[in-house]
Amino acid sequence: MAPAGAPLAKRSRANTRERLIAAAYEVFTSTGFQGTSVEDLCLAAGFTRGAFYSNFSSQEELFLALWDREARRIVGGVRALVQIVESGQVGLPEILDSFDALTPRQWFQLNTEFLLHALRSADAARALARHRERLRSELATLITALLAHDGRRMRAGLEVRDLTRMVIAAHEGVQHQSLVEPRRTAGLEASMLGALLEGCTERT
Amino acid sequence: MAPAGAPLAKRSRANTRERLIAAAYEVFTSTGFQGTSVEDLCLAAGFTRGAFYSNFSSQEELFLALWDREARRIVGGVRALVQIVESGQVGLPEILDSFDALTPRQWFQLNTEFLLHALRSADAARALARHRERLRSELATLITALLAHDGRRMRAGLEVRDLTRMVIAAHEGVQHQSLVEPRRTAGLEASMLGALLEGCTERT
DNA sequence: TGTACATCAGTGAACGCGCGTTCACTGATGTAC
DNA sequence: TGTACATCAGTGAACGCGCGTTCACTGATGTAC
Repeated sequence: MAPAGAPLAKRSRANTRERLIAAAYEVFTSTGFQGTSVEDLCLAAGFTRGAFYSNFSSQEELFLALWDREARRIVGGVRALVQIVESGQVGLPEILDSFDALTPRQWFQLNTEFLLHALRSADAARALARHRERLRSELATLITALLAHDGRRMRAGLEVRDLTRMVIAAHEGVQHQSLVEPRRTAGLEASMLGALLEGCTERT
Repeated sequence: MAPAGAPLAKRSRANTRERLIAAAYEVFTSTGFQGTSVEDLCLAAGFTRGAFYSNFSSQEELFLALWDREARRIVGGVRALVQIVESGQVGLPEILDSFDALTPRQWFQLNTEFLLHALRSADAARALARHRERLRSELATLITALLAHDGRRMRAGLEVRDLTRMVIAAHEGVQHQSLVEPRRTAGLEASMLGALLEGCTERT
């Protein structure tokens, strides 16, 4: 659907692509990638199927574009958090909240669909692996900064790299749980990170 | 496909259902629930589509039957592990191996598809919630037994129930990672559980 | 054990809808003078 | 600024395939005597 209120943008391929991608975000979230038809997307975006095929060669290409846009947004967001921590202004709790805001349930849903898709598409698998590497790298920097900020260091035998993977697993594991039981996971991630910190690091 | 070698079982609905479910396990794993057609399933099972519809009312019903079978198998497996630990014979590392063997990557894949499906189907959502409750309950018993076996207790302010949720999140988070990057997650779950134990419990 | 019949499971052809994909077209936008 | 033309984006009708679903049937299995 075109943004209400805002004046209709002029015809342009960029604008059409954008509207199709925005519609896909909604539609894929509610119907799933495999469960939606090109027609569904076009209805939601306010175009005909012809317009779709003049902008994307397939639904998969659109999914990749959408996923990629969101993935970049998240990596960028984490990079911004690093700046904030390095400037020394805030600590773990605030950062955790910001990180959660960066990765809403819709993203986890999309990303999970994308993961399943990637098991069958080499292109998607490559994109996913590259994204996760970047994200891990940003998160490692963020965690290093947080440890410095809180006056902690890794216990002997453990690297920040290991803790980073644990933090990611904890985050994704909790999101997985909260998709099924949204009410009962309040605070779970925070206490889990607390336990991981306790188990992996010590006061300087 | 009918089991080679073994003599063809007599015609019976139970047998046909069984073969269709077994085929679905393979096919759903490789093509996804939404990505496979009734025809695909029937080809793999060696039946015609008519046979399918005389046994299941829809592909969704088959998926539910398949998922339910596996879910029961896993809860049963965990229950068996509790017996083993309570008999005092083995500790954490062996149990962890057995638990991993119970939940192979295919199960995680199926379960993830099922989770996405459950977001759109009340029946599936109910089944999933019930399963997770049972699993949590068995795991809590298992963890209690393991703590006793290892001479540890929960730190003040933490319950076994909390640790159980953390263990599940860790397990699912690691499986999520290992679907994308199978080679790089070796040992991650073990060290994560170690850190969680360290962070949540103490020697008696 | 053999025969005649009843029941039941699976077959495969047929139907028709939904949907992906194409393409000749229309009318909006950009450009040159 | 206005006009004439070129280009380009999106339209919507048309095509045809794949697939879900049904159902009259066949032949396998079970039962009674």
